[in-house]
Amino acid sequence: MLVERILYAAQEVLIGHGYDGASTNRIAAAAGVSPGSLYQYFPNKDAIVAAVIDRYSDALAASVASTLARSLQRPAPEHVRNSVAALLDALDVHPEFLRAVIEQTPRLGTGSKLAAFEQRIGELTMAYLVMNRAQVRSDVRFDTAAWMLVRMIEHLTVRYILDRPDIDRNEFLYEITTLALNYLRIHDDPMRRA
Amino acid sequence: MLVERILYAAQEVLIGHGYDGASTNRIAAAAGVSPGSLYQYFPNKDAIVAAVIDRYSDALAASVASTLARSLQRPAPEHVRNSVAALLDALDVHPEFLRAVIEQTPRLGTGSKLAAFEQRIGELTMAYLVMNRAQVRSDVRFDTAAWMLVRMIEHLTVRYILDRPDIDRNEFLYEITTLALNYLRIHDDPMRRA
Amino acid sequence: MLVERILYAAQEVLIGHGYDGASTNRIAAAAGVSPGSLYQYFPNKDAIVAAVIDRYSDALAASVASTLARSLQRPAPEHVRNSVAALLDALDVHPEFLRAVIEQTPRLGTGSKLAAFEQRIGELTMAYLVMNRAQVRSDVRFDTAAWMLVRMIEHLTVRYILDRPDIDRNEFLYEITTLALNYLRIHDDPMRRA
Amino acid sequence: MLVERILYAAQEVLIGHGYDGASTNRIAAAAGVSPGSLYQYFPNKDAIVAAVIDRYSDALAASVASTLARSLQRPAPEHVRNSVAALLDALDVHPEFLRAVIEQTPRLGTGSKLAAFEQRIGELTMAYLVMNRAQVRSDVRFDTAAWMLVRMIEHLTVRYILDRPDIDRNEFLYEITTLALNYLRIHDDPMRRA
DNA sequence: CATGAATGAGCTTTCATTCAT
DNA sequence: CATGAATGAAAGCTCATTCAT
Repeated sequence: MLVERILYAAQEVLIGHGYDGASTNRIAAAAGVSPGSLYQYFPNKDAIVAAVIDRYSDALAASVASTLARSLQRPAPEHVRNSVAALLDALDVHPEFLRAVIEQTPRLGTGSKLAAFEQRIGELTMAYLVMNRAQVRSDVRFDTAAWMLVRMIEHLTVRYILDRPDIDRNEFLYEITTLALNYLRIHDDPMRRA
Repeated sequence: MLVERILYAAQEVLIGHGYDGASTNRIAAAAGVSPGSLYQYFPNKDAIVAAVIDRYSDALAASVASTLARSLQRPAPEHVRNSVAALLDALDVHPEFLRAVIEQTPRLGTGSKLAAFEQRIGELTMAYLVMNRAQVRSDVRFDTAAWMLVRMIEHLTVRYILDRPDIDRNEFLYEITTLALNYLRIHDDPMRRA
Repeated sequence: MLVERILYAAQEVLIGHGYDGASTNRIAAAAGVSPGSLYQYFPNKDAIVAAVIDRYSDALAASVASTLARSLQRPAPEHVRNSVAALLDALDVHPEFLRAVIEQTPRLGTGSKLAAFEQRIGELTMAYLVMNRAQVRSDVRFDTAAWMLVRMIEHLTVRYILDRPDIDRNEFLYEITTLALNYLRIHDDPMRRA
Repeated sequence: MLVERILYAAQEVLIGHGYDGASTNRIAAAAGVSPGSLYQYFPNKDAIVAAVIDRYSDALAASVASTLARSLQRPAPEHVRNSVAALLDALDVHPEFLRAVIEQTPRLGTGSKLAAFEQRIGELTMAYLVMNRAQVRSDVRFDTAAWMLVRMIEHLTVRYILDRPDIDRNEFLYEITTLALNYLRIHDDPMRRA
């Protein structure tokens, strides 16, 4: 489909030339389409970029959500570790695109699917905390904890991919799991490093 | 001084119009200065923006560094809380500018003072961990812990200011302190909420 | 066609304002076209000017070459006179543009068609000398003679048009023919003035 | 003197950066003078360039005129050869400046000393022809001949220096002398090449 | 006289967007 | 629907010139 070709081309151009280098002419050329055709499907340039990011968010969401659902019944340490690992792997599929989005692209509007995804994961986390409230220290509000955890995990994972610090994958997963679990004191036995 | 007027104007324009809307003509007009005058003091547009951010970084650094140094000898919970509070207050002086920098400004090289500031705080954190190694769990590398803590605290603080979640200041400080201390298990008695 | 309109406008602007006054905006306005349209057909301003000059060179070349070929078999005096006359008439079609090119336009690379035209005429002249070597004094190198003749004729013709000295056309043609023929001592009977 | 420093600097800048690269700021900097000071001595940029060229013309004129005067009494072939040689040497003192003037600098005004020099040489040539009218073919007007000769010699000499054709100096001098003398048929025995 | 910070018109070029075909 | 030539506002930047000191 034409929309698909445009979105793919836009993604490639964003990766290769950054937000500022992603002119509509360049995107159209990369898609093998005339500039005018872009406007059959999108009202303006930013809508194209937003759509690319939305599409990426959907892929992320799908990828992470399934793992997350599957490991919900596992012990907390395993669950957290699995979830972060899923996120890490999903983000690492297109690290260059991730970089283009995070480092080059200004935040476009607030209604993005990325924000919605963050919101949804926040709600799931809160539900999870409520369900396991017995093991969570009692002096924390669940929505507060969920807000902190979601932003913390998301950001550290993104930075881990983009900055490639001298920390290996298992160590990183162990540490972030520890960070999350100790925060709520569900921490008597976080998973050992492999 | 003219440089000062230019930087101030650039900051205002950055806040009001974002990076892309911050044209040199607009900055010059806002500064009540001719476009040509910008180039007496800066080689190009990006240098102006970089200078604005550097100036902001310097203010941040000065503000945070003094508090941080002063509370180094306090008990860990108090020290962490004080440091985060200092950061929070410093960032909250110009929240709109913070938003402009975070959401609109493409990363301007890695040589910015902001990156240097992050680096410096990371090193101080590591030194602090080494000094207090007796109270830190032994299975964590100090550089890894410092990397995680710095990014975590920085990002959560920024997001707290930008997203204004339904968490009050004291609660936020308590939670982030808990997050940091429990991570390393120096957590027997985090400060109580006021 | 649009290219034609642009080239014509550029030529007019070049005549009226010189190279430095020939701004892209001025050319666009003169062509009744938007500035952006220039860049659909030319990569930059110099390419436009070069194209105008190339177009002029082509016209010159075509005009002179045909006469030159047609009179190759005529006696030397007639041949030289015809050739110079052809050049003179060709250059005199747009004397104002000739002035703009000669007096205002910095040399645009050596790859211009004008240089190529000079080169080509030089080669033809040398061939002509070789063919008629019997009537040429033997102590001159043909390439040297060709170099001297071509520059001399070209320059005097151009100056004749631009400076409008008090010499009438026939006199000028007679003198330049004499100059060329006597130089090689094929001079027993240069044409008489009309 | 300051004017001298400015003119020297302007000449250097003209050589090194061409007409377009010769900004007033650059000239002022090269002269170790403030931009404003230029306007104490010159009404505008082009006046500076014109003055540089005038100064160069004066040097040329002085250099050539003395030789020319000194060899007036010599036999025609020697006189012509000496004069052209003097011009050639004078022009070859600063070939790079000559190139800058000829190839980069638009013609500025008509009242230049260069034009005056050309005029003066023309008059001298005419006087010389009148004096030696016995040896000049009778069907040529002296002013016409002078006009042709002056432009021809000037241009060929300049081009010889700028284009460096594969003709050695003596050969060139011999040929140009021949060209000049044969033109008027004072040519029975032009100087032999060395 | 000399300075040099300041000027501001104007330069070349880009690019998101439109619309007649 | 698709095209792509055309648009034109606006971008970053330069530089000859001025004038208060």
